[in-house]
Order: sequence, then C-alpha cells, then structure tokens
Amino acid sequence: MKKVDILKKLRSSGLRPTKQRVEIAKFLFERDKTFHFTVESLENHLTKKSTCKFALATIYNTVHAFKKAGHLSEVDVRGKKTYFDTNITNHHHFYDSETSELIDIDESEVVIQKIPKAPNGKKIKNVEVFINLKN
Amino acid sequence: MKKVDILKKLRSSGLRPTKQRVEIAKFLFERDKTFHFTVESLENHLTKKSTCKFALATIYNTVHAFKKAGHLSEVDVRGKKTYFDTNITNHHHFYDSETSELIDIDESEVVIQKIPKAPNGKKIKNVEVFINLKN
DNA sequence: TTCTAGTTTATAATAATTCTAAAGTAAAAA
DNA sequence: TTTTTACTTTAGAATTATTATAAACTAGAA
Ligand SMILES: [Mn+2]
Ligand SMILES: [Mn+2]
Ligand SMILES: [Zn+2]
Ligand SMILES: [Zn+2]
Repeated sequence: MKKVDILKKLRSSGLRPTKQRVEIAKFLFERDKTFHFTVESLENHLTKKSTCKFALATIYNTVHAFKKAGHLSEVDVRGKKTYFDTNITNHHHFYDSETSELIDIDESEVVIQKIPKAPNGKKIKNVEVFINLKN
Repeated sequence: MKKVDILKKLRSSGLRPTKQRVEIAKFLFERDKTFHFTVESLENHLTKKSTCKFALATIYNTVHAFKKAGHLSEVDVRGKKTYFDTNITNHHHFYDSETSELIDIDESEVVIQKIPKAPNGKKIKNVEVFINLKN
C-alpha cells in the first residue's frame, strides 16, 4: 500500500485527509498483515511514534469513521475495552483471556457441519466461532 | 427447586444466606428454564417485585459471587453492559444485535467438522459459536 | 484569497462498574 | 442466651471507557 491508497481510502469514505487521519490510516492500513487493537493501544502508538498531537476524541472519531466506512470491524471480547480489527472479512478468532490476545482464523479453517435454523422470522447474518485458549 | 436448594447452593458457595442473596438466588435459580440478564434488568425486577431493598453494589457483589462459585456464566456481546447467563453448561447463542436478544443453542445442535489446532504451547479451552441474526 | 463545511481539541458529561468505610447481621464462641 | 467475630449491605465516591460539546482550526470549494 502507498500513501495514494490511503488518501483514496479516506476520500472514498467521505473523510478529508487531515494530518491525524492520514497518520492513523497509515498505521492501521500500510502493512501486510491485519491486526487487532484498542483505542488505548492505538493512542499509545500514536503519541510515541508521531510528531503531531491527537486528542483522544479524534482517535475515537476516526476509528468510528473507518468502521462506518467499512475499513474496520469490531470484535466482541469479554472486558470493558472495545477491540477493533483491520481484518474486515468474515473470520473467526482464537482468544486467550489471560493475555487478552486475539488471533485470526481464516473462514476456510473452520467447517461447520450442523447448525440450527434461525428462530421465528429471523435470518442468519453470519456465524462467528470463538476458540478460547488456555495454557 | 425448593428453598432448601437455594440455601444449600449459597452455603456450598461459602455465602451466608442473607435476605438479599436468597431473594436474588430465588429469582435466578427457582425456575425451569435458564435465562440471560444484566445487572440492570435484575435490579429492575428486584426493586419491582421484592419487599426488601437492594443497593446496586449488593447486586453486583452477589452476581459476581455466584459467578465465582460457578452458578452463573458471562456472555460476551457487543455493547457496554455485561450479560450473565444462568445456563452454565457449554452452549452456543443466537444473537440479535438489534434487540440485544440472546437465545441459547444446545451444544448438541452445532457440529463442527474442522477446526484449526491451537497455536504454540496453548490448548483449546472451549469453542463458542455465535450466530448473529437479522430480520 | 475568501468562505464554508468539516475537523480537531480540551474539557465536561455519561454510563457501567468498582471501591470505600461505616453501619448492620449471621453464625460461632462463650 | 449473650457476646463476639467475621462477613455483608449500603450510600456514596471513585474509576474507566466512551461520547458529547462548543470553540478554535483547516481543507478544499468558490
Ligand atoms: Mn462504538
Ligand atoms: Mn465482572
Ligand atoms: Zn480478527
Ligand atoms: Zn446462554
């Protein structure tokens, strides 16, 4: 990925490429592998590795804007903090509750043979598998 | 279930059967089907249907004590509130994010054919399946 | 360059949960 | 039965993650 893609990604999401958004987008999307993060971990990185300042509200705003634009997804894990995911494909997770570590599992690595049908007038949106780990 | 069981359940968990704990335990466990609740929904019920008073901290304390004793489990769902479950068996869930409704799926209703092996020195504790619903 | 809508920022507000320490109570000890 | 003890409840304060506010700032259109 190049800076041009970042700008395109922002523009196509209706987001002006401000200094802060470009910095955040570069950190989140200019890499080979997807990853999981919290607003706190993102802030830690930004304040350490970036010259410009980031109000916490800006980080929240930007992350939510990316999520709304479909560039980020959210993962439900126990605990107070919200986890975001730069992997926006349908996939599953290993979860180590002791370290709060999330590891992606590609959709193809899980095969489900039998599943109940959705209740009443409802439909299945997607199926998520969490594999909880211990040591 | 009778009141005796409630008292036994409390005692065996190292919990003195106080007025508050007995009331909460009766509401949670004296029924045929398991269910899901939040501290808020539990408080609403208690203040409506019980004569004695419940400090919010007592409800939190009691619910956590029951969880620690293994009488309750916790379910991870998106959102700020913690959901508890009187079903303490391994099982799966339908989840309707629009209504925040959780519906149990018995373990036998889901059959998984293929699953990746746990990373490095870790072991699989359990596998949870979430089926997200839409209308 | 000027204008405007969108953006960042510091700070306040909110919401769920946990902490505190004083007052109350179940059950053991006397 | 009374006393004693440790456990419990309670109101309110504190904490934590997140969202709201409204003033100052800025990208991009005009
Ligand atoms: Mn959110
Ligand atoms: Mn908890
Ligand atoms: Zn992921
Ligand atoms: Zn359940």
